[in-house]
Amino acid sequence: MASSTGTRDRLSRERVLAAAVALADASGLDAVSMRRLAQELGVVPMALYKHVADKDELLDGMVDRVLGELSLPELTGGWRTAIRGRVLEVRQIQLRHPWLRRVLESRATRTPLVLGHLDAVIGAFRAGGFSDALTHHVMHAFGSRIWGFTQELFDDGDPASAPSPEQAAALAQYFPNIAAVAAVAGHDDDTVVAHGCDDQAEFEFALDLLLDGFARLHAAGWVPPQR
Amino acid sequence: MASSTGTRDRLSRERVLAAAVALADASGLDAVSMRRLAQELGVVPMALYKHVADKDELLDGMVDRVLGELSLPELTGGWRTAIRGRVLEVRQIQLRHPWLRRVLESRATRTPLVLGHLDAVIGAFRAGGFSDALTHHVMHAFGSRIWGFTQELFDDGDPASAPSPEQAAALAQYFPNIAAVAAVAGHDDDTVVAHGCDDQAEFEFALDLLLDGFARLHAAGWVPPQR
DNA sequence: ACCTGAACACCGTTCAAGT
DNA sequence: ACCTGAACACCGTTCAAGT
Repeated sequence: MASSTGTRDRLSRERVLAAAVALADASGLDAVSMRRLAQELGVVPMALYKHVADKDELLDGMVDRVLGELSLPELTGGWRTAIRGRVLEVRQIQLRHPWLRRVLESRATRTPLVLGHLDAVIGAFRAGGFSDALTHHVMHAFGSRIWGFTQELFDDGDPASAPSPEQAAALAQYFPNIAAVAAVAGHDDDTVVAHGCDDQAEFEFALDLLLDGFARLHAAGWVPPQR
Repeated sequence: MASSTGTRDRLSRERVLAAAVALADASGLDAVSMRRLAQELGVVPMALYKHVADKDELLDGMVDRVLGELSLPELTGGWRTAIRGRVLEVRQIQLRHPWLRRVLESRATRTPLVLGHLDAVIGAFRAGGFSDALTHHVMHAFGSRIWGFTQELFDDGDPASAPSPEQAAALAQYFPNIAAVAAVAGHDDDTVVAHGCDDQAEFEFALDLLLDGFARLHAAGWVPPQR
C-alpha cells in the first residue's frame, strides 16, 4: 500500500524487455505491439520510447535477452563436439521461445549476442584447423540451422492446422509423393500429413549430415575452386 | 477516350495478382498493402475483396503466380540431376522476385504449386530408389534450401547496410573470427564484413554438399534408427 | 528526468448502401 | 454482380505539454 501511492514501480529497459519476452512467450509475437506491451506494463505507449528507441530495438533486445541463456563457448572436445553442443543449446532456447525463430528470420539482427554465437561457431571451425575459406563456405552451408531450427515444410507448428480427412484425401490424389512420404513419419502424434516433424531426432539427423559433410571436406583438404 | 467513359478496365483476380506482384517487385513486400494495391489499380480498397478473400489469399496467389514460371518436372537424368536443376530453377525465380523468400518463410504456404514443387522433388528421390523413410529425412535436411535460398548470415541484401569503417574495426575487435572469415569472401563487391555472399557459387556449394550427403546415405543403404 | 495526451499517417476488414 | 463510403479496431511514432 505505502509504496503503491503514486510510486508504481519505475520503468526500466530491463522491465520493458522482460515484459516483452513474457508477452511473446505467452501470446505469440503478433501480440507484441508497443501499445499492447505498454498496456501490459500499466503505462501509456509513449513511455516505452524512453527505454527503447523503436520497435526494432525492442526486438533486438528481446533476442539478446533470451540468447543470454547460452553458456560460454566450450573449449574442449574438438570442433565437432563444440559446435554440435552449442547448436543444440540454441535449439533449447528456441523451443522455450518459439517466437525467436521468426525474429531472427525476418530481420538482419546483428546484436552482440547474435554476433557472439556466430563468432563462437566460426572460432570452433578455425580452432579445428579449417581454413578461413572453408570456414566461410561451411558457414553458408550451415545456414539457419546454426540457430537450432529447420524449415518446417508442412507444419506451421500449430496442431490445429492438421488437415481434415477430406483435405488429406485430396492431397493424396494430387500429390501422391508427399502423401506417401508424410505417412512414414515416425512420430507418435502423426497425422496423415506429417505434423510435428521438427523433433529432436529429425533435427540431429540434418545437423549430423551437415557436420559429416564439413568433416569430409576438411579431411580431404578442400581448397576454393580456381577461377 | 470512348472506352474510358465510365468503363475503366474491369478488375479480375488476374489483374489484382499481377499488380500485387509488380508492386512487390518494384517497391518491396512492405509496400503491398490492400490499400496501396487498390490505389495502384485506381480502385477503392474494398473492391479487392471481391477477387481475393483476404490478404493471406492475396499472398498465396502471388506465390503461385511466380511459381508458375517453373517448368514441369524433368524425368530424365536421375534424381540428382532432376533435383539440382529444379532447385536452381526455383532460385532463378527467387532472384527475379526477392520478396518470395519472406512470403514462403513467414507463413505455412500450402498452395497447389508449392505442394507441386515439394511433390516433384520427393518424387525424384523416390524414383531414384530412396526409401520413403530416407526421403522423409533428407527432405527435412534439405530445409528451406529447396526454395533456392540460403539464410543470409550477415547480409540483409541491402547494399546500404554495409558497416562503416568504425563499425568494422569494432567488429574485428570483439568478433575476430567473424572478421577473419568475412575477409576471405571471394566476391568482387566485398567489404570488410561479407556482403552479397549468397551468390550462385556459394549456393551451389551448399546444395552439392547436401546432395553429396544424401547420395552417400542412399548408397550406404541407410535405414531408420531402431528404437 | 520521466511520463502523458492528442494527433498523424497508416493498417486489415465489416457492414450497409449504391449502381 | 460489382464497386463505394463510412466506420471499427487496430498499428508505430512525433510533438508539445505536464509533473
